[in-house]
Amino acid sequence: MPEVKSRRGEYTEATRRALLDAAADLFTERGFARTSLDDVAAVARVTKGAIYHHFSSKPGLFEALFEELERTENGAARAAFEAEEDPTVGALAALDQFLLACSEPVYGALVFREAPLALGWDAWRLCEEKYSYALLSDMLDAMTAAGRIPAHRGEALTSIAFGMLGAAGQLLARTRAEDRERVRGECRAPFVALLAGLAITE
Amino acid sequence: MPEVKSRRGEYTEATRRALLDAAADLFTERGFARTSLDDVAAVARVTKGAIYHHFSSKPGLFEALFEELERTENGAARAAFEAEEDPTVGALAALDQFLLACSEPVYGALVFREAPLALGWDAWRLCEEKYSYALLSDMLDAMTAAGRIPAHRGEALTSIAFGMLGAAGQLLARTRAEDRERVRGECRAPFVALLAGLAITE
DNA sequence: GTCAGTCACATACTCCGAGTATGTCTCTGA
DNA sequence: TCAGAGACATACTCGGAGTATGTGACTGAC
Repeated sequence: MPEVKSRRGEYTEATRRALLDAAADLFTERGFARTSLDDVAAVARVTKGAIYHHFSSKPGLFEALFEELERTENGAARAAFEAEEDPTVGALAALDQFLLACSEPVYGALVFREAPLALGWDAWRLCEEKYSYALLSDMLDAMTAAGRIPAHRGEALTSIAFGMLGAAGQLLARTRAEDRERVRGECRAPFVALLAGLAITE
Repeated sequence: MPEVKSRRGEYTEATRRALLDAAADLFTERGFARTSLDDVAAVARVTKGAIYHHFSSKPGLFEALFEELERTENGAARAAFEAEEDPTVGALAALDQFLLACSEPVYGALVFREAPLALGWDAWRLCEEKYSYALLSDMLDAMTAAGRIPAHRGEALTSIAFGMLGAAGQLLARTRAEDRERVRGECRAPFVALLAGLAITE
């Protein structure tokens, strides 16, 4: 039976949240490299000891943030994909959801701008294997199965399409709020064109 | 009249070269973040003082390397583009030249894998404004002028296509030598598809 | 009720590496 | 020949990540 968490447990969860929130703010504004752990601790009104109690390292803190963001945002994109019968339609729906998420100030900035700098390319890719990269791969598989994409595509298409997503995410993350809607539209075009081109390239 | 450089000048140019070569090796193998300037100096058989005499900082050293690489490799790609009459044919020729350059062990690893980590996204983009990014932009302009691409494209297409180049470059940089030729072929397909898709998307 | 043990941090430290300040030797030009 | 500058080497500072240790609060066993 799920007994209420002890008072102690509540408090520690509160500081963990405070640390994640502070890190999200600072990493988004100043960037990962230019924020020290002392800064994060100060904003969360604790000390560095608290950080190393809850997280393994500075990249570890970032990764926890990353996981949290991807779990919700990428889940929404996957839901948008799976809601559609046609994989191409679903992929474009997921793309729209993705572009929308990147328009929100934190997601794109952290997951596609800061993450490679904070974790390095390999670790980043490894993290993404569970989220955006996996979703992209699944969508391409579904489109292949539906005959919308040449059957014998290699790993390159997935990597390159993922690069497109990253570029779009970064672009939106640095776009002023008033221009984001227009830029989202412009970002959509290359993906549509790519799918159209793949459909006629056998 | 271009008098011979003094003995002094020859020596200093030699150490500068040794530093750049050592940095190229270490940055390629261990990565920018995991190599200290003392390491670079040791391989070049000098000390850190020599580095700061020739370069402004650690990113400054990297940037000098970057410029040197792009000057030659990107020049070849641009030449390949300009040698063709048809802009689409020229763009694909430049792409092939680019993919070939990224198959060589240093170029792709430094310019597309390490550079964003070493310089940060903004500074990297600023450096690339003179080279790959500029070439890409010029090629898209030429194709637009030739009616191969919708006229009112925004900045997004350039950014996203540049993201594709980066992804392809990184992929080739981490591909084993024996697989590179096959992967180059796979990398070509998405670009061809994109251009084909843009041509029919008005 | 108390006491051992553990959790959730705070405090105080180490260590590494980028950047700086300064010294030294050599070459050059007046 | 001597003043100056160029080309480094040496010795330092300093910031920040990571570590070791201390401490108070809570909890669970007896």
